[in-house]
Amino acid sequence: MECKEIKQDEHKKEMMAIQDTMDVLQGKWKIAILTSICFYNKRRFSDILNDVSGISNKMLSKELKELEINQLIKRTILDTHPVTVRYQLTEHGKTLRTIIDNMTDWGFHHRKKIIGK
Amino acid sequence: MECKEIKQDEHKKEMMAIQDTMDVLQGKWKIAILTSICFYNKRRFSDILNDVSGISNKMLSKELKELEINQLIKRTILDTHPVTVRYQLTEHGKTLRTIIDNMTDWGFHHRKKIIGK
DNA sequence: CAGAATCCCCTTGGATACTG
DNA sequence: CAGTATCCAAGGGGATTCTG
Repeated sequence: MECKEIKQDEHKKEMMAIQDTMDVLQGKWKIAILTSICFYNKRRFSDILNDVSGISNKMLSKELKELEINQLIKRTILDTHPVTVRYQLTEHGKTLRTIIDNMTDWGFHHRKKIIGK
Repeated sequence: MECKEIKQDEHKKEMMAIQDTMDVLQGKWKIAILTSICFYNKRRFSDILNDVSGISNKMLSKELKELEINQLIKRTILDTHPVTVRYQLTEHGKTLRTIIDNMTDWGFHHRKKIIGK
């Protein structure tokens, strides 16, 4: 019936939205990297390398590039010796904060429920 | 200073929580699959195959297994001919609803901001 | 319908070494 | 410090076919 089909269409739109989000956030490390930058506000390459346990510099470099292309983070080369680079969230990137916070909360919740016991 | 170190530790905990969440939700399709099941409440294998555009039955099968192991979804074999299988979120899986909704919203937002124009 | 099984390509991503 | 370059292995994942 008409009502059902409209519902179907709405879900399709939502499925597409999810896919759009996933396109940007995909990759083993993207969320973790964003989280690091988000929590500390400004973060340098080597800091992130430390925050995200297990990541290699090659992967970090690659993921940062993609995040920059998607306009979620901003890269600034600082005039120091040796060179340091500062990463920050863009205004658009900051809109991910809600998702990051929710995922953090859920991680705690999940650990309590499943892992921790 | 002490204050700073405490802050550092808190962030480490949060980074760990994010990693825990990502461990469970990782994979190209997991979120999309959960979204499909979540929106429709009950969903059959072939339905999900249709909802998640691009996924193959092999991948769907694999991801569903992992989601079941992580206790996010429940699998029920229905007594029909031919056999159909119903997937639903568990109570624990339903706690992901917030994240799913946020990601849906963000997808719309992102499309408006970046993709659509 | 709901998968399991095969085949096979191509990406992901780790380890290591090197550069400005 | 912030990457780049290279090598290489594991497995992610598509297409197709088969089964109960």
